[in-house]
Amino acid sequence: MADPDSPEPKFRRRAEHRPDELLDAALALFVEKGYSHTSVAEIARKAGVSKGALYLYFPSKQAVLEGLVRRAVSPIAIRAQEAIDIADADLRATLRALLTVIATALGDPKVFAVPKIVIREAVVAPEIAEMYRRAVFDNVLPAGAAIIRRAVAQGKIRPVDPEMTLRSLVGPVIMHLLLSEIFGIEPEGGLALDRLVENHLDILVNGLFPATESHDA
Amino acid sequence: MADPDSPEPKFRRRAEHRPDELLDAALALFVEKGYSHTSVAEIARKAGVSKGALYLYFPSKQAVLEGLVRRAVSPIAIRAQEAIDIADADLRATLRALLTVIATALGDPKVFAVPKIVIREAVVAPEIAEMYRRAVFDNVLPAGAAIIRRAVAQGKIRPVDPEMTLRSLVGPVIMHLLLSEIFGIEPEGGLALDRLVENHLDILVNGLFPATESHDA
Amino acid sequence: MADPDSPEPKFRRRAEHRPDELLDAALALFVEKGYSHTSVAEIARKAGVSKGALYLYFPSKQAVLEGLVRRAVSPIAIRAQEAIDIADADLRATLRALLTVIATALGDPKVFAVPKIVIREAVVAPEIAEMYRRAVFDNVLPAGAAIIRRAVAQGKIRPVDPEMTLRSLVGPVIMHLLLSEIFGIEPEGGLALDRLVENHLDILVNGLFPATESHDA
Amino acid sequence: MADPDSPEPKFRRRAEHRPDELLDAALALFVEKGYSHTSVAEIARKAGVSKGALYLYFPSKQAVLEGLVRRAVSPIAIRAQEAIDIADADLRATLRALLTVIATALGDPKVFAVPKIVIREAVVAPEIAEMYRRAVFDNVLPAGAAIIRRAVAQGKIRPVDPEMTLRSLVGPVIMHLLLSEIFGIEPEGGLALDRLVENHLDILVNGLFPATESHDA
DNA sequence: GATGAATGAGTATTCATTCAT
DNA sequence: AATGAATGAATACTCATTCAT
Repeated sequence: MADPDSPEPKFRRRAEHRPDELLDAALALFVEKGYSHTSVAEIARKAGVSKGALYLYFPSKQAVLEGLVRRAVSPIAIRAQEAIDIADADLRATLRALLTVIATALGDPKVFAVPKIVIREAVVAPEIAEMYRRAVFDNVLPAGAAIIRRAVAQGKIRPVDPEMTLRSLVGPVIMHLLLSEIFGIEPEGGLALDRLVENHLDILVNGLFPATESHDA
Repeated sequence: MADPDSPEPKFRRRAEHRPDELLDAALALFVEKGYSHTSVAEIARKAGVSKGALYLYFPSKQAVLEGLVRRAVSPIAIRAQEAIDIADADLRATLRALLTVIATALGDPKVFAVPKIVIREAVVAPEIAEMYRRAVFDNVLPAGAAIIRRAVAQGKIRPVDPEMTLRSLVGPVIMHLLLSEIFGIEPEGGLALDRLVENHLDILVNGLFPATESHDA
Repeated sequence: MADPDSPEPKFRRRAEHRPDELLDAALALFVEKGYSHTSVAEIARKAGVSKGALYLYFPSKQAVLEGLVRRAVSPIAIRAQEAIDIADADLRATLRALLTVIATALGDPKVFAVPKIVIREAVVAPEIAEMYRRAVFDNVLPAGAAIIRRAVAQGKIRPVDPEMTLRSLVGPVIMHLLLSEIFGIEPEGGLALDRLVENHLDILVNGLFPATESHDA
Repeated sequence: MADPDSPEPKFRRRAEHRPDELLDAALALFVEKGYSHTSVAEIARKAGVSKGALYLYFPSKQAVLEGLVRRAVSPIAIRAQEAIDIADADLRATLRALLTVIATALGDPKVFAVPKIVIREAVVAPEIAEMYRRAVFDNVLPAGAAIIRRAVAQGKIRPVDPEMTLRSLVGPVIMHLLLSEIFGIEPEGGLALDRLVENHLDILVNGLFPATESHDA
C-alpha cells in the first residue's frame, strides 16, 4: 500500500481463508487445552493474525467454537444420507462396513476432537450441544433407524426396536472410544478397533449364547 | 440458644458434616454450570459457610472436585466386587439384572453427574480422569471381563473376547445415557431404559438375524 | 481434667514463660521469612500453642514484633551506660575493645536479626522504628558522643566533631555487616570482622596517608 | 485535543513512556508504604492507567520492583568506571569529591529510595538483592578497591587493606544515611552531610590522635 | 486459661472485548 | 482490512482476628 510497486503481496487473497485458518488454530488449541483454557489471543497468534482480526470474522469466542462445530458437522449429514441408499445390498457386509467406517472415522483424533469438545462444553453452552444435535444426531439417528426399520420390514433381520437397536449397534464403539480417548484405557496392544468390531459383529450375528440355547430364550 | 435474645450466633461450631455439605453444594453447582464456571464463593455461599471455611476443609477448588469424585466412586468399587460373586447363578437373569442396575443407577442424574463432570474436566485436569479411572474402571472392567471369561470357560456363553464383549454389553447403555443427558435426545415417551435393556438382551440372546441365518454366519 | 488423678501436669507453670516462647518462635520465623510473610498461626504452632493463646498474650501480630524489639533492646541501653564509665582508661585499647564488642555482637545473626527486621518494617510501621530509636539510639549515640567529647576535652584525641566521629568509628562495621548479611558480600575467607577492625583502627590511629604527609594536610 | 468536544478518549494510545510512568508511580508508593503494602491497583491508578495495562508492560508485581532496581542501577555502574579513571590526579581532592558525590547522590531520597526498598525486600526476595548486588556492588566495590590498591602501590597512601579500607571510607556515609532515612536521626540543623564528610576526611588524613602520639602507635 | 472453627476483607492475575489508528 | 494498546470485570486464595466451647 505504502509502496505500490513492492513485490510483497505474493497472494493477498489469503483473506478469504482467514476463517478456516482461525478454525484450524482454534481446533488444535481446544483439543490440547480445552475451550475455556484457550485464550482468544492464542488462537489469533497461532493463526498468524491479530486479536482484532479474529473479531472481524467471529463476533465472539463462542462463535469460533460454533463455527468449528458447524464445519465439522456438515459432511456428516451428507454421508448419512448416502449410507441409507447403499444399505440395501448385503446387510451383514454393510454392517461391518458401517461399524468400521464409524470406528475408524471417530478413531481419528482430528475427527473425534469436535464431539469431545462439544461434550465438554455442553453443560455450559447448551446451544452448542443443541446445534450439534440438530446437525448430526437429528440426521444420523433417524437415518440409521430407517435402515434398520426397512431391514426388519424386508425380513432381513429379526423384528427389533429400530431406535434401540441403533444404540446396540453403535454404543460399543462409542464406549470404546470414550474409554480410550478420555480415560486412556486401551486393551493391550493398542486401540484394537478391528478386534472390537469383529467381536461385536460376532455377537450380533450369532448371539451371545451357544447355538442350542439360542432359540428357547 | 443459651441467650435467647442473641442475634443468631456468628459461628455455628464444628459442623462435622461440613465437608459433605460443601460437596453437596459443589455437586449441584458443577452440574448446573460446570466446574470452571462455578466460583468458590458460590459453593461456600450455597453450603451456608464463608469462603474461608471451605478452605478449612479443602486445600483448593480442585480438591473439592476430587473429593466429589472420591465420594461418588467408593460405593462403585464395592458393588463391582459383589457382582462378581453372584454372577455364577443364572447368567441370563444376571445379565438383565446387571444392565438394569447399571442403567437405573446411571440414569439417576445425581449419580451420572460425577462421571459427566469428570468427562468435562478430563482434558484440563487429567489427574482427575486418572483418579476416576483407577477407582472405577480399574476395578469394574477387569471384574466384568472376569465374569465373562468364566462364563466362557464354563461353556455358558460362546467363546467371545471378554474385554470387547464387555463393551458390547455395556456400551449401548452408556451411549443411551450420553444421548439423553448431554444432547437431550430421548425416544418418544421418555428415557425408556427398560425398553433399551430388553431390546439389547434380545439381540444378545438371539442375535440380530433370523434363526435360519444365525448358524451359517 | 477428664482424669483427675493423672500424673500429667509435670510442671504447669509453663504459662509464665509463654510470652518468651512466643517471642522466640516469632524471631526465628521473622528472620527466616520476614514479618509479613510469617503468619500468626505459624508463630503459635512453632511455640506449641494455639492461635487463640497467642492473642491471650499479645493483642495483635504487630504487638509481637514490638515485644521482640523491646526484649532485644533493653540490655543494650544498660551496656551503653557501662561503656561510658570504663572509657576513661586507655582510650586506644578501649576503642579496639568497643569495636570488637559491637562487631562480634552484631555479627551474631541472633542479635543482628532484630535491627534487620526493624529496618525492614520501618517504612510500614514507623512506630517500631521510633521505638527502636528511642530505646537504642537515643541512649547509645549520646553516650558515644559524650565519650568522644570528653576525650577531646582531655586532649586525648584531636578536636573532632563528636557526633560525626561516632559515625566514622562505627559506620564501617555497620556497612560491613550490611554487605554481608543482606547482600551476601563477604571478603574471601569469611566475615573477617577482626581484619576489618584492625585495618580500621590502623587508619584511625595513623591516618590514611604516609607519615611525612600527615602533618601538612 | 484533535476533537475538542469529544469526551476524553477512552484509550490514550501508545504512551511510549508508560513503563517509566508506571515505575515512577511504583517508586513513590513503595517508598511511602513499602512493596508488599502497595497494591498493583494503586500503582496503576497513580500512573493513570488500568490494572490490565500494567500487566502489558510488566509480567508481575515483582517485575515492577525489578524494573525499578534496574533503572536505578544502570547509571551507577557507569559512574563507577568513570571514577576509576580520574582517581590518579590528586588523591586527597579525589577522596573529598568522591565522598561528596556519594553522599549527595544517596542523600537525594529519590536515589536512596531504591536501595532502601531493596534492603527491605532482600529477606523475602533474595533474587532482588542478588540483582542489586550484581549490578551495583560487583562493579563498585572492586572498582573502589582497585583505586585504593593502586594508590598504595604508588606510595600515595599507607599500606592498608584495600577491601576493608573501602568500608572505612564509605561506611560512615552509609551509616549516616541509615540513621537519617530510616530512624529519622539527624544532627541538629539538618542532614549535615558536608559536616560529616569534612570531619571524616580530617580523621582519614590526620588520624584520630594528636600528632605527637600518631607515630608510635 | 486454652482451643481452633469460622469469618471476610484484601489482592495478584487473566482475558474477552473495544476502538483509535 | 488490520492492528494491538487499553479496559475492567471476574476469581482463587490468604490470614489476622473473633468467640463459642
